[in-house]
Amino acid sequence: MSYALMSQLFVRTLREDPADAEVPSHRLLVRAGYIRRAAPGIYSWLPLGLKVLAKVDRIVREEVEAIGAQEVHFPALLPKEPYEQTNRWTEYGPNLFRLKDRKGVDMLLGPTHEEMFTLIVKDLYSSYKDLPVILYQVQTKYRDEARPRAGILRGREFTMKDSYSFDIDEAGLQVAYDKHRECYQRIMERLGLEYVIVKATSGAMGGSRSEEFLALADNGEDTFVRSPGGYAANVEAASVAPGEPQDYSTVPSPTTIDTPGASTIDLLVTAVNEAAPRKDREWNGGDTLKNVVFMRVTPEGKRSPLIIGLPGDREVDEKRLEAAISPDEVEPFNDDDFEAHPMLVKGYIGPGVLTENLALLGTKGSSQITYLTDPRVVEGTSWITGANTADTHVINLVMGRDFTSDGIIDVAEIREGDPAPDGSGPLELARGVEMGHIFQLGKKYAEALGLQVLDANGKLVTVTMGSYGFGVTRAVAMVAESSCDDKGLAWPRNLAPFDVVIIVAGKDEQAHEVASKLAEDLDSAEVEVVLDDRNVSPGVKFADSELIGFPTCVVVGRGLKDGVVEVRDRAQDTARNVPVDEALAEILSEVRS
RNA sequence: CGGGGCGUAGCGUAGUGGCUAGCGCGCCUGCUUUGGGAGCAGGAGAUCGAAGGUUCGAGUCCUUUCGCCCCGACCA
Repeated sequence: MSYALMSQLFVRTLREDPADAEVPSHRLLVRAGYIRRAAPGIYSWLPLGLKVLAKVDRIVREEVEAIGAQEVHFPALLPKEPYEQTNRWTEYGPNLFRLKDRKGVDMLLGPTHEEMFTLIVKDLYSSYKDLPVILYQVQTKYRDEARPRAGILRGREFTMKDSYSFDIDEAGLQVAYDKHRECYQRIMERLGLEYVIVKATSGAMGGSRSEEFLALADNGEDTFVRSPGGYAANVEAASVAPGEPQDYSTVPSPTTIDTPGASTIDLLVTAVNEAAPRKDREWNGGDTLKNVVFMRVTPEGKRSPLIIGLPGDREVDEKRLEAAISPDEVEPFNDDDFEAHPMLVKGYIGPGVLTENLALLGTKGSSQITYLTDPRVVEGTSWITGANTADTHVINLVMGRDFTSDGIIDVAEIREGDPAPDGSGPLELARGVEMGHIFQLGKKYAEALGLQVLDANGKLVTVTMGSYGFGVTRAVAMVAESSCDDKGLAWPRNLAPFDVVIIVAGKDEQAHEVASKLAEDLDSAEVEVVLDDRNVSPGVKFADSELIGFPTCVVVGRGLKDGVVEVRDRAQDTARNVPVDEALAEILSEVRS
């Protein structure tokens, strides 16, 4: 006998929801005995959980191997030096788990392994003939998240499959990237997750093109936009359709107007409509140019003011801003900062060059202050904006004629219905959970770590890299989340810890015999089966089997006197009676369908 | 880091300064029971997160501190 017995399985289900779990996957995985919390954001895996994890892991490996990736394995505990060379020891900030060995040497727990992969290829390869190559590992990653949450969905320790491609040129990288893209599509399909591929930002990874695979989830932590015509991007990476250059030949010269106390856009619009009414229509918030000041901070701690000019009816989306300037960060511009920069008049900041002071802005390199504008602020557009003097604004200030900026920054909030940048229609906002992220890293890591090979002409060239991550433990949570119901988990058959549970209902010998025989036969047919032989009331067994989420449940009990057993389908919530002597064949066909 | 909430038995919880800290689940023993989280009887299990203080008396009030959860900030 090699099938599992419920009475022996190391599992304890909880009758009530754990008090510290909120999201369904967390609640149910704990309640059904798959995982236990060990520390915030850190979980222990129990037999049921490990079985599911192993199945996800296997799917991921199969698909990654199928594109020719070869498995390696790096330590989780790493030396600091490679990360210093790429500057990530600094850039990763407090999210990096750092520790010292007994000699006081700095070490870290790997948050991702670009450095190690780059170095091992450098270590062993030196010719273009060795490329391309794709390496991968399935590793435990550590990130000291500011706020771990949702159980296994966002932990501080988690399992990730990470692969890396090494190519001689851009074209090779594109091939490796496309392979991974397709590979991840297959993985998501095999996991049964609804997903969308969105344009993403590279964040701490660096590099150019990157896309995220988001599993759709209303409570997901990533917001993305998509259009009917197929544009899709994480809000952090989404761009807006830039404005068209305008003919400003009829726009009068800028004039200042008194706007005492117009400290908000609404008050300003009211004041301007009174002081300088338009003939054709009322002024509105979209006519104003709002200039928001931030203090930009580099990872090294260097601080400088950053002013962003955008239409007054929009807010700066700080998420998008941080993504745009990463690895730099922004802090609010506080009163002390204003005092230190007297040319910035709070509430009346503008880009104009009407006074000497204002020459500070929009003149590249002329000051410590950077002035960036929204893509809608294009050549020829005319604005109402601050005059850099208290209680004064200026109207008819034309971009390109009366002021310029140091560049474009696309960080205004995105609204439902905004046009997609590629003209593919109005944007819709939706949410998801990041399951995978593929990056075209380019030469960033290879350059920093000196990974070069000789090309056909005997010339040293820097290798072009890609990196591709997929969250294995997160996938377990996401599948649980997307398939569960109010009774508990309901795994798809290819991921369930066991295919079939056989419940012995009633205590008569015959039931136990029939059930054992069936378990044995299924086991011989290589079906993963667990026999619930516990000496508890049937209600407990039913409830547990539904909570744990076995796809098929066979009840052997009172039907026996009519020669039948009951076969239940967890996901469909259906049940039917099957004659005992046909049960095996019946279940086999179901399991294998 | 900001806001909110919570720490009482393995889990879920009650306890409004006063007597031996109560209940449900789970656990142990015995008997009964077995198609939707069984019944009866008996039992084990808590220094009430920690430290200090007020008081004749503190789970309860005060101070400090530690921890956890949620929202936000943050985050391949």
